[in-house]
Amino acid sequence: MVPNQSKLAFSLQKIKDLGYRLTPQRIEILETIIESDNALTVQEIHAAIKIKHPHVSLDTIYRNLSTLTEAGLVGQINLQSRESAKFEFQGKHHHHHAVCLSCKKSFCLDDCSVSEAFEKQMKEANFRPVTHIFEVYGYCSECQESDEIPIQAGL
Amino acid sequence: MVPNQSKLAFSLQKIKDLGYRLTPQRIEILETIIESDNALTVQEIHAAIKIKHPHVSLDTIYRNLSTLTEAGLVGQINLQSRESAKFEFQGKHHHHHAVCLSCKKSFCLDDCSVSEAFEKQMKEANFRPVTHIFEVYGYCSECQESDEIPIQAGL
DNA sequence: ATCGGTGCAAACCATTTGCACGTTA
DNA sequence: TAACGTGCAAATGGTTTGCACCGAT
Repeated sequence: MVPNQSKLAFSLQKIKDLGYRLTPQRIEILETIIESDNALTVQEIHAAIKIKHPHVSLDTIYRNLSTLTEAGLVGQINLQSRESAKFEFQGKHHHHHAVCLSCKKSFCLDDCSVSEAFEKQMKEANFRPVTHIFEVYGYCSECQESDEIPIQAGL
Repeated sequence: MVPNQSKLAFSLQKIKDLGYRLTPQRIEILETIIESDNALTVQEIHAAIKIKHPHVSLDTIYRNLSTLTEAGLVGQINLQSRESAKFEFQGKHHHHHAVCLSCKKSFCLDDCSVSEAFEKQMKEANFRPVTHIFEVYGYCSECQESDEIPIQAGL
């Protein structure tokens, strides 16, 4: 497991390399995401940062999240619902997530082997793939135990 | 291939069975989606219906799309971008799509075999899957020929 | 000294909602 | 005739944008 310090160092370097500037806000956002065990919503990131730096605005979070995503340092989770979209630090290891419909936590899946089955079809159709998304939605072990599984609005 | 008439009949029955009412608007929307070769945006559906029935409002499209999705008769495509989300008739055959980043058309992929690799992980983590999403983004054969491939904002 | 980044406030805009009326079952 | 569904208009709210100032390089 790569320690958080090296993740940060790597990120700062990448930001520089891409010609972006290193602002305190940007670094703070990055640190917040790296330190967090779970993926965070925009609001959660904002809240976390406001504790130390009350002046940082929500716009800045949005703008930086977008910048950091472009830079490939941050990835978005829970594409299904706009309300509970979350962001996590993007390691180099390509992977996907399982998202709990009850507690909204996300769980990393080991690898990505989804493409294999589709490679052939892509070639046949002469479709040139660039990216893909894959996410599983369901109920995590905790939520299966504790709650009755709630009725979900049309997913 | 199931003819459109039988798709419609099946759909109307299902709507009844679920206790929803059969309104002209609802039927019209359903027909529009069934007749279309491609998946349609909300706006496109609205436009198509307004030709025959100018009074049908956009709200009704939204409300019915939501109802029909709950009923499992309609599925959403292109989850990545909220602007170009599209809807198609949901056959019984579970499948996914490839979406062209240039022309925004969507192409059906044969089957869904993505889950296999993840089944084991799910069991181990005691995560109970309910649904999943999978979509490929790239460039279709036409767009590869005709255009220079445009620069895409951070996907 | 630039020009990118930030904060503030205002704009945006797709989608949702309240309400009264029309329709289905 | 009792809900449900629709149309209209207004509200909503997360996200984006314009602008002037600040600060990293």
